Amino acid sequence: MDPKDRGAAPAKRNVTLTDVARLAGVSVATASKALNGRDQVKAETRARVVEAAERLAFQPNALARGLLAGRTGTVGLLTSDLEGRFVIPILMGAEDAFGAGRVSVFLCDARGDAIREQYHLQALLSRRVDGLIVVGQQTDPRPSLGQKLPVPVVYAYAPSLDERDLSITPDNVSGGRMAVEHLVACGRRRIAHVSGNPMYAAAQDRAAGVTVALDAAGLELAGDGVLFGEWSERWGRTATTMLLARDPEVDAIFAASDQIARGVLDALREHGRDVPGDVAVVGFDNWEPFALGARPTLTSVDNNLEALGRYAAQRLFTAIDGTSASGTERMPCRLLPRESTAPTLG
Amino acid sequence: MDPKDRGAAPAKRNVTLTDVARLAGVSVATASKALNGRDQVKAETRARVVEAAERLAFQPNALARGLLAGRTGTVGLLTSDLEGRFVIPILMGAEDAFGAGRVSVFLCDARGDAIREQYHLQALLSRRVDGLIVVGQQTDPRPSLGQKLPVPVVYAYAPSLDERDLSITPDNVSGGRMAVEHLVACGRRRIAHVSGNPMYAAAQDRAAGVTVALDAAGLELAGDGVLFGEWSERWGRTATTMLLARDPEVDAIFAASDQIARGVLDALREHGRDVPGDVAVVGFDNWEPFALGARPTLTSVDNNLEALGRYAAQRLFTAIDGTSASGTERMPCRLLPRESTAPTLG
DNA sequence: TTGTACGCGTTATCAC
DNA sequence: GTGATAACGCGTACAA
Repeated sequence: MDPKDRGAAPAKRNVTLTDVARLAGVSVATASKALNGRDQVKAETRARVVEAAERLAFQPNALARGLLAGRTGTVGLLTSDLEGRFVIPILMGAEDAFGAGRVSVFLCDARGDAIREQYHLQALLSRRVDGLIVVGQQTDPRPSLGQKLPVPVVYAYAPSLDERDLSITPDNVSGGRMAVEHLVACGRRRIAHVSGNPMYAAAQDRAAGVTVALDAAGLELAGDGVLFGEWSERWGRTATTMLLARDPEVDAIFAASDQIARGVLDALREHGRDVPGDVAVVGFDNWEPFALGARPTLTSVDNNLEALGRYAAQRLFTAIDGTSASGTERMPCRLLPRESTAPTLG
Repeated sequence: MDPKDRGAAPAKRNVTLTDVARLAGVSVATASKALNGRDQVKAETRARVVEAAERLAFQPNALARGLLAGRTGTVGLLTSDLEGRFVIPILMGAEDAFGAGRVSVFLCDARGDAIREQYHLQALLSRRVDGLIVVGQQTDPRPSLGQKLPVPVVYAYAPSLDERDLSITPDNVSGGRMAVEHLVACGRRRIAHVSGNPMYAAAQDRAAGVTVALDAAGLELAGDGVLFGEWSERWGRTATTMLLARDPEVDAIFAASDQIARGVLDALREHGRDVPGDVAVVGFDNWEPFALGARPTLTSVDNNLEALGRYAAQRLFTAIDGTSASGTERMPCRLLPRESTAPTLG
């Protein structure tokens, strides 16, 4: 089949600068200058060229441009986040920072497979991305892509194991601290912590923040230590039942995820405890479908992923522009108070 | 600053085919043939070239290649799906279909804004993507991008309003039908339907499927018609309370989303109804955090988004290769039975 | 079997 | 103020 005429789509040859120049009656060089705002071109000529470009719906070929400039205006987002819960806000933040349309983002999902990650990495490099953002699925440190890459890399969410890399990760310690400080400020004294799988850095970090805040308030953790388990509603229910048996006087529970918190709320209701009247509950992640659907709506710690993505993109930009950096930076979380921690009246 | 030496990253100039040719002691043309498997090259020469390429870690410049070939091996995924619940499985399916690494995907989020969509569209076209997949945030038909685009387009999830476009959308009608057929097969007779916002095509289509299945079974819808409301847990609770007042004998509820179903389960428990003993419940979407976290676990209709994405990508590929198509194709759903509809014993 | 030369579309440099 | 020309890196006719 004639390549100019494939199927129903009138896939005519893309219009080039040469076409525009011809229609405007100038050389390609002049046309280029006119369209790019160079000031060595007569106003009237520029107008003619611009009009021709519009008439032909001219779109400069970014490939040719990139080939010449050595910059493509593209960035690779390499993720292992199967659900997309983390990568999407980061993508949005990155798009914001880059300025819509100026930079385009290649999104690749390695699905937790190192081989596939390497494969995608090669593809991205051969497409000459200007930089890379690597997004992990947890906040546990991950292996570095190495120091030999021809483009700058920023690790987001999951930091790199190599301190020579630049990583941006949520500050889970301060997140845990904020949750407990909030509960203390609401007048709670017997505060328990139900967490997820203790192998996760996020679980350990949030628990560390809890300890800091309790120490500062001169309180002991209720329930005989952190209740580690798994990141599920089921565990939230089970843990709460155990907790109420061990320590019936508990008046607040900080859950290390919103899913766990939902289980906690369920179990509390089942055991006849009023929330927030008898027990206040705080979750983590601010995953809105869970937090807003809860009854009562769930106070939660938001780890500001969109801001994190925006910031990661900014850092990548400055690295692309020549100023590289390294180390792990922690982004603050933010507490969103809702009904589940309304202060006790009187 | 010297562009060859920016920051700590040893961002040496990318190695080109010329470098490889020089090291191997051949011309670029020969090197090109050797690496691309052309058969007009002596085996020994090829070996020398391949080795040189490996030594230098040569990565062919995809930009130059694309410029020459008129094909870039890139595809644009244009979405308006703020949460990423739909776009991520579609992206994964598309990556599968394309074959990891052979095609890279630009992901752009228009955030429901037509201006931003147009902006991203221009950027994608100027990057000379070979094709586009447009993913809507609902299954309601959306405006077409038009017939004048230089590349083929496939609309996924939300079909295009223009029948000249090719659209792939879940078959919500049959999904609704499957849910009710399953309930009937489980021995239920008084089946109600709690749905979301009636302005959504998904709500209307699923309800239509319900009607089909009930008619076929010779049953009437319980609860005095479909209970339309909003796509929230809250509405699931409210609607269930209303429903039990209107029709206490109801023995099954089909909820048009898993979130609604969660509200339904909550309210049923509160009113002392056992699930599935007294009432069976089916959700929609198979959103696993909700469906598997529910107590009992929730039977749900999965609209097979990953398969939809894979299929959309395949269709896009054949369109890129010249065979364009049009019309709206509906992809079947799949019912995943879980505890909430265990058949009544005896 | 290998090498030379051209073109893809654009921008920058240098004549005019 | 404008235009010819050379690059960017690669693939491919064509010539050797």
